[in-house]
Amino acid sequence: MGTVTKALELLDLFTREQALIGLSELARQSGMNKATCFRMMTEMQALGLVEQAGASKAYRLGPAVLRLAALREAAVPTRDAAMPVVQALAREVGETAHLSHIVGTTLRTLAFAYSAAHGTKVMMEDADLLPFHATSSGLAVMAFLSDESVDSLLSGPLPAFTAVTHTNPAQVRAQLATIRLTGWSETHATFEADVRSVAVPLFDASGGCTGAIGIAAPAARVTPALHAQMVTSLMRAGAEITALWGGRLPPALKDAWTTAA
Amino acid sequence: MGTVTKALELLDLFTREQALIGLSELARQSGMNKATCFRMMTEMQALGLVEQAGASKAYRLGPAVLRLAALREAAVPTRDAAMPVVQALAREVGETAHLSHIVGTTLRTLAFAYSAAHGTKVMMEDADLLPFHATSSGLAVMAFLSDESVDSLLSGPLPAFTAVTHTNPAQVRAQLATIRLTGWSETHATFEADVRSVAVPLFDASGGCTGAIGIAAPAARVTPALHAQMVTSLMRAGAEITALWGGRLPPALKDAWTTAA
DNA sequence: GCTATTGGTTCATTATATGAACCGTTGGTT
DNA sequence: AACCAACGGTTCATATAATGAACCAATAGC
Repeated sequence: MGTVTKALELLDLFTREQALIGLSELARQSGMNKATCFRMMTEMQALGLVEQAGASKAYRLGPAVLRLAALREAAVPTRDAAMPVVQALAREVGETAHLSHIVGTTLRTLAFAYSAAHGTKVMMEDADLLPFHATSSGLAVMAFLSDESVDSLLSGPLPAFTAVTHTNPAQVRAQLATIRLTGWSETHATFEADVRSVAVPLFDASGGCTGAIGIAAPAARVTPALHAQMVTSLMRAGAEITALWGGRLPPALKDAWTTAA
Repeated sequence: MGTVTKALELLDLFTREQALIGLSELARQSGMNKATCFRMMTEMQALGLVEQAGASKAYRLGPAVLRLAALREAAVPTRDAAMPVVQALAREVGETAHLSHIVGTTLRTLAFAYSAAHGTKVMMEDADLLPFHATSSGLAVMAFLSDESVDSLLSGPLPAFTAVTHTNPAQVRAQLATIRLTGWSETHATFEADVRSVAVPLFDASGGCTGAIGIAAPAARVTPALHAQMVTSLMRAGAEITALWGGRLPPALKDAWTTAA
């Protein structure tokens, strides 16, 4: 494996829950030698990619990543463009809205917005990495990827997050055809217990599906009426963001969404 | 030099004006071998740090940087926290406002906001890297760094951007004492012709000065009244952002700002 | 059809990354 | 106080990964 890859895998260990990581912990979690970690972190620190937080010697992400992200957003508006739509969606439906996009071969959280409508809501801080087979967003994206991509995504073992997670690739694949027809996906507690969520795919200027937007709600609160609203609101939001990203909906999907509305 | 550093230097070539860079160009500008560039870019592409834009084979920054920036902002709110203040400042003064922060040993643009008050305004898109010796923000920051830091920042050759840029370290250093007394810095066309700008330093939870906020206006428009308003508005904005960043103003600066107001 | 440039590839050479063992320090336990 | 374990950081012989000159195939300009 290349050295650069190893260094960036180190960066990938940082999450919202684990914003501060010490040297030994870094070595343990990455499986790399402590000395190796140290040299890499020192190097990345010199470049501002990571920094050592105040008194503690633990590392956290540094200011240099902000510059890179600002440049990316200037070149390809993704997050900033979609953010208002995500917020409006959460407000409109009264539940947690959630935007994700493909990074490499993973689906990652890009943004989320809470609603103030209820005291209880589905929290999203912890969901950095979204498993394709167990989330509505993952299913929505997979339904619009090539067969080969789906094959490779489902080739590894599919971990069970709850008792009802589909861990059989065939079970997962069976849902995709339906999603292609209806234009939206759905999961019942397959990732987190007591959570129902609905999602639709998003497309960018490349022509491919590169993300998804979804809504997650406590299962008990999802009445048929709310469910229907989630679907229609998502279709509108999905069309909006796809337009903002310079993408175009596949004709079949466009039909499904317009006839549903 | 470490391999990781080289790879990240490659990333540093991307700017707002140069968002798309081809392989050969990358090799030329970095001074590295084309094969080396190729391997590094391939590796970084696999991680989503860069991607190849659509039809062209040229590279641009990838979606992975957004994730890192989102995590950084979640851990240490910097840009998102300060952004509203920057926008309010631009609106209030009617000129371009500009936020910068230290990354490694450089001062980089973090955000900026334009005012709609005038047809002409100072554009900021191109100012990614701010020279310490030739910008008001750079001077403001240097005035509150340690002597050793200032020494190393002024040790290299100081390029002249206009006919009036101070290229003598002594000239530059002479201004710092005044800035420490008044609490704000000023430049007249030392970076861009016909531009006058004023800036104040910003402090974060580390206790040190880690950035600056400034206003840039066409020189012809800077009346004594506008100049006075720039200074007072900046002091307020500087205090606000420093508070948002969890920092505290040095007592001397706090005095200077409060007696001025 | 010539030339120059592009992105990408190869493989012997060499420089760089690696990791077991080692410090000195810190913080908790007995 | 004595002990122990874990911490961040350092060393140096070894081994692995990076390197770069030369080479493709493809494209664009003339």
